[in-house]
Amino acid sequence: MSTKPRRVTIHDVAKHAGVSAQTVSRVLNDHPDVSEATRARVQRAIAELRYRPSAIARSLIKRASGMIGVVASGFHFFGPAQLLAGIERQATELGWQLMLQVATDPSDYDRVATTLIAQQVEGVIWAYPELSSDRERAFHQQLRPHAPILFLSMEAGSGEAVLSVDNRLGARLAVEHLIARGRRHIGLITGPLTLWSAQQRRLGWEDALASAGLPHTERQVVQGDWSAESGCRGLRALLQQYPELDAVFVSNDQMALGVLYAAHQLGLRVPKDLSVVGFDNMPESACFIPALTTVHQDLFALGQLAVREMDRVIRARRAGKQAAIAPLMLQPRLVVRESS
Amino acid sequence: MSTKPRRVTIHDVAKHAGVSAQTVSRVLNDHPDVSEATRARVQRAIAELRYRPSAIARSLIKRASGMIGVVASGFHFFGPAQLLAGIERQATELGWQLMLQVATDPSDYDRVATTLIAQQVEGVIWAYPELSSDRERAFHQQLRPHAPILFLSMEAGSGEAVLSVDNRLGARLAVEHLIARGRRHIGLITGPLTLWSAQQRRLGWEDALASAGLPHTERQVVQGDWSAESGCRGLRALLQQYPELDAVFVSNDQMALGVLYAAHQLGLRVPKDLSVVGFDNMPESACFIPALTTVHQDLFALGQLAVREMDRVIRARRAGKQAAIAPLMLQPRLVVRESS
DNA sequence: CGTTAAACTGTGATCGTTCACGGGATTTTT
DNA sequence: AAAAATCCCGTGAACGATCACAGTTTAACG
Repeated sequence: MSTKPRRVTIHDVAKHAGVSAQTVSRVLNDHPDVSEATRARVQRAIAELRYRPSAIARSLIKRASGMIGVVASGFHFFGPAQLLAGIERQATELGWQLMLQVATDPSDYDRVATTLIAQQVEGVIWAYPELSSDRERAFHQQLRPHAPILFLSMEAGSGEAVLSVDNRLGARLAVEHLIARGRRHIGLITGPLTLWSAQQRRLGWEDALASAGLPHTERQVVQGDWSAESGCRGLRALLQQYPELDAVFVSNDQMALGVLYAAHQLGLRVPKDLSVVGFDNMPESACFIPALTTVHQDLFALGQLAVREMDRVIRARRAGKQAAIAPLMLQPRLVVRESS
Repeated sequence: MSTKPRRVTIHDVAKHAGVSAQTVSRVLNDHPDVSEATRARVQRAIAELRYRPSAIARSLIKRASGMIGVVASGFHFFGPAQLLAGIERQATELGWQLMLQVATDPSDYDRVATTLIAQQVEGVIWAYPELSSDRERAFHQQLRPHAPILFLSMEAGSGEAVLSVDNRLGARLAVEHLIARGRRHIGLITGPLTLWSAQQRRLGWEDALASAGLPHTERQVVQGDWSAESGCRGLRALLQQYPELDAVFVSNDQMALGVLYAAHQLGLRVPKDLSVVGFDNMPESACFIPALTTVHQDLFALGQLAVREMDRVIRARRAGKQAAIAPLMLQPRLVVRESS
């Protein structure tokens, strides 16, 4: 096979068009001070040589990489996948490249931070939904001098920019709905309680029970891991420790699927014997048996919003100004279907 | 707030350690010709200044970005998400950065190719599962001189490196299973037939029917779009145009969920009145009602394999050698559950 | 017609790192 | 003991683009 060809550079284009590299650069960047004739000649040269400017060389001199770092956890769950999709879409539209870093454990933070700094990202969207601990903050401090950080779905720390969905409100809507349907023994299957979003959903459940004057005990709560299978186990455990159960709020749709399955196996009829409400509103939820009542949260929009905010902050920063991100909570809404 | 601080460079470290930049570079890259004492001094300086070498400057001089481009389509479906997860994992392990490009339409190819070339990726994993047409090949040709390309789950073109799962075999296994269960009127709900994987699954269905001596007609086939909702519509359409239906092979699990839902609504009992087999084996499938018989394909492993192969090819290329990727098909396997 | 401004284009330095090369100090070889 | 080899470290150029500045040509004005 042929050997690796030398890259076409701006100088090749310049020579081919009979101008200087600077002029080619001006054409590339739409600077005004180029005559129409020259511009056309340069553009023809670019096309003929199939020249593509090196983003790397450009980043080096401009001290701006055009990249946004995204720190996320596994996208085998609906939420993170949706969020990432929104981020990706908006980033592409605004011309940003994403440097995706998957963290599966806080021990990854060091590697992630090192990589993001080395790649000189201009901003970081931190979508890894860990509880904010001192340990993590230390890493964030490492990152902060290099790039603004935007947190998604986390606890709002002091002076940190956080965007999220109002998980607590969503959960409350769900549980209030169950109460309105006459249920009084409402169980809860949570996500991993190390996560802020899972904690918030639990608080929402408590809020609703409290404002209806219903007491709650630990017997009503089981912790899952977001997976369908854990929802399945969760319902069995719940029935054992809290037999009077007549409804469950499940902290995500995937676990709710497991709950429906377990209920079916145990001969419980949903919603007659047991009402079920989920959280996420993934497209599949409408096809669960029975179709799932759930809380809709627009994580795609949240991802888009995050990138738009980041874009704003970075532009300000490039211009030497300082821009703050206004913390924001998106409102979820209840989607009522057959399971309640 | 404070102004943006100047980046710590290799020269700062050199000055701080009382050596030249070249020596610092040698320490960074584990070159032998540095005395232990100097090495230690440099490392201390690095730590004290929290110095992180600029990946950008390094890429420029080395003419190697350490990045692999990944072209994929939306990860709201299980397959692509799984694939991406595998790619990501292996890339992190081998120290590659990913430049993720999401294509939603062939019209995106130009932007994607331009970006990947500009970022100087050293290899491209093309996981966007479009049918290979001449139009696309042209874009691949554009990319090829810059970086080796590895295709996933596509038609093997002339001399192109393709890794995939044997979709056709998987589908055949599924349908043979239905035949072995005594079904004779086996419908098919396909994915978008512009996609190679969907075509292959259709061929597998035909294979199995043919080798069992069963004829098939167009009435037995409906096209979906991978979504649960389309599976739902699909079953209704199928029953209308082919009332003798006693089993369906559905080309992915998400559509199979829709099929189960529609069957339930129509009062069909699965598997008594209608057997259903899916494709993917997503974790949730075990919790469908009834639990879904499906074809397991290890896309995570495929993604990992793709990166390992790419790593091998790039290393060879850097060393001036030429390495080919051996085309490979992973074997799927049938997972029998309650729906058949 | 000379002066000034505007329009256009080129030169050299620069971003942060590594490569190619060279040279001095120390050790080993004959 | 001189020559050769080894070890250790530094200098200047290079990667491919842009920035700051300066120069040349053309148009506009009094």
